[in-house]
Amino acid sequence: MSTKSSPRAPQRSRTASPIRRERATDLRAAGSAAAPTFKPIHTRRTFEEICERIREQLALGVLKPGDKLPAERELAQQLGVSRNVLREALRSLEMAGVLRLQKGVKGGAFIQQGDTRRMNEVMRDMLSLGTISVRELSEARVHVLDLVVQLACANARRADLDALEANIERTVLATSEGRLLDRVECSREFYKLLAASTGNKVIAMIVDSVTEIHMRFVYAKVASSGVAMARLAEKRRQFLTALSARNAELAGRLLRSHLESVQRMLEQDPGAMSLHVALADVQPGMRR
Amino acid sequence: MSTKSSPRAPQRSRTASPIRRERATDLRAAGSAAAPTFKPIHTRRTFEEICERIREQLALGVLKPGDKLPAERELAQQLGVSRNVLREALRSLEMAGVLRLQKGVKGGAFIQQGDTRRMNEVMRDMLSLGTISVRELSEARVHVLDLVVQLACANARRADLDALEANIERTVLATSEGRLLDRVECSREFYKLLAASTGNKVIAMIVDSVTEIHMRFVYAKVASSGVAMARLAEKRRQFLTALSARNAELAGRLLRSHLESVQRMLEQDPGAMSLHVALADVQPGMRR
DNA sequence: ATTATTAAATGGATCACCCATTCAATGGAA
DNA sequence: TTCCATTGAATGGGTGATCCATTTAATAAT
Repeated sequence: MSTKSSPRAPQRSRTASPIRRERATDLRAAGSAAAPTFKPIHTRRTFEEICERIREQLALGVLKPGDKLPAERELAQQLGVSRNVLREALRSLEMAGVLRLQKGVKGGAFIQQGDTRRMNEVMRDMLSLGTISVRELSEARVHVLDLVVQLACANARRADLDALEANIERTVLATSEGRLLDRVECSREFYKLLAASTGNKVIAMIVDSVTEIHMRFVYAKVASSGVAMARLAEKRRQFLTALSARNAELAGRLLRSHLESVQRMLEQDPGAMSLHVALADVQPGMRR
Repeated sequence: MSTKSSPRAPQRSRTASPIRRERATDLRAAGSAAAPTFKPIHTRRTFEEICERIREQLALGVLKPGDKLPAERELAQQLGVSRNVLREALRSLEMAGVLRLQKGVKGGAFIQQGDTRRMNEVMRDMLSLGTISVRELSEARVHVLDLVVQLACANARRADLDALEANIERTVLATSEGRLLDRVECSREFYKLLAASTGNKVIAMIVDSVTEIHMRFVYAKVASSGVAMARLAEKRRQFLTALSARNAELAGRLLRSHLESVQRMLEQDPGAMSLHVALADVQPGMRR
């Protein structure tokens, strides 16, 4: 589309066809008279339209990570909408991890590499809203991790195992220096590395999202009570040995047993398991 | 600030403490001098602050589904921000499925029951942005469904099995009447019901998110080529029988084999597997 | 050549409006 | 009284003008 080439895909005249207030006298003329359902009115709003168009360009491959959208003022004019409503759309896309907005000359709206942490937020919101329960989350985590162990045994590469080994070293260090909260952070990383070693980013994303929440509970528990899982590094070593030996059955058994003991630790004091404690504030490294 | 109570948690004077432009002369005074990392500047913007505060109230349980936020004009004043920037925040939260905005007197921003379809959007975005691949998604789906079968065998209730049975009936009908695309829709529903029968909404959400994308490919394939999976209802029946008999091993085997044959069908014509075809437009029922 | 200054482009935010929708209150007709 | 049409206020949806803060490239001064 663009004329003028410049180092980083300046994405000029994207010739966005105007949106222009089709005042809601629409009703969307049912088309095929198959289903007598009249639910989805909700009067199409312009910012939704804008988001959708941009996502469409994304799906079509016209927009790719690294590309820059036209400046707000210009794009607003191209679309025939006010700058304010365009910004609402851009904001939403930014929150969705699709865009990154950067100030200054040479700034603009840049398409991002997908941010896998977004799924964590979904989980957190679902938990906050009571759509899912902590119990469901823990249960799902156990099952998914069981799957992860199998996949990791099948697919983990040397580099993955080395990273896990290095993580265990850090855990040992944190333990010996009594840095309990850092040790929790190590655990979080351990599961992240384990998930990554499946070689499947979808699985990894899923594991991360359920683990992130879980670790908040652990963090809160450790921070408030000062208790800590005994023989953690030792158990990790055993597990890694089984994993390295591609012994899925043993590795799975070890991990399950560990998860159960963590669960018991958490459930000792049900009060500390409250959502609020875990979700309310934001620990360093726990968030973008 | 008005008193006056009305039926549905009018959520008056929430006494939101003002935000009020702390002009970015912040630098966030490192606190513990542990990590010499200086990455996360990105100048805290007001809409982020607002989103965070509302999510905080949610996590704290102060705000619950069904509650209504103060009117835009009022809330903006309470927070000490302009109405526009407040709207940017509300928009983002609405896109995130946390809020629903409703016009008219007695309208407002209502906290929603969590919308599990949000995870679908995350998957779609990740795919659009090239963060995950179709291959990873398919692979993850196979593994997750394997897990689902086990859980469904263990936990499915009578009502779940009946719902699956009814779904198969619809499939039979659609098949006999040659409504191929409706049959795809039935498949989508089948997996949704199967996922629900695990009794775990987290698992269900995950399965839905990977299945939704997958079904777009199937839909596109069927729509373009007119081919259709042979003996579909029959295979479903066999599977359901195994499930009802709580025979996880058999059910798993049947499903795996079916998934493989679907995969073969899709891969016959690699061109049709392009992302664009599947993600670009929005089929009825596929989206909110 | 190096450094400080300036100017322009861009996102961030505000203000003052106006429109469209919704719903309770009002009031007139049956 | 009961019912239905009217009306008006509250609310979200949207616009346009205007200013601020940040960033970067071009320019000027050293």
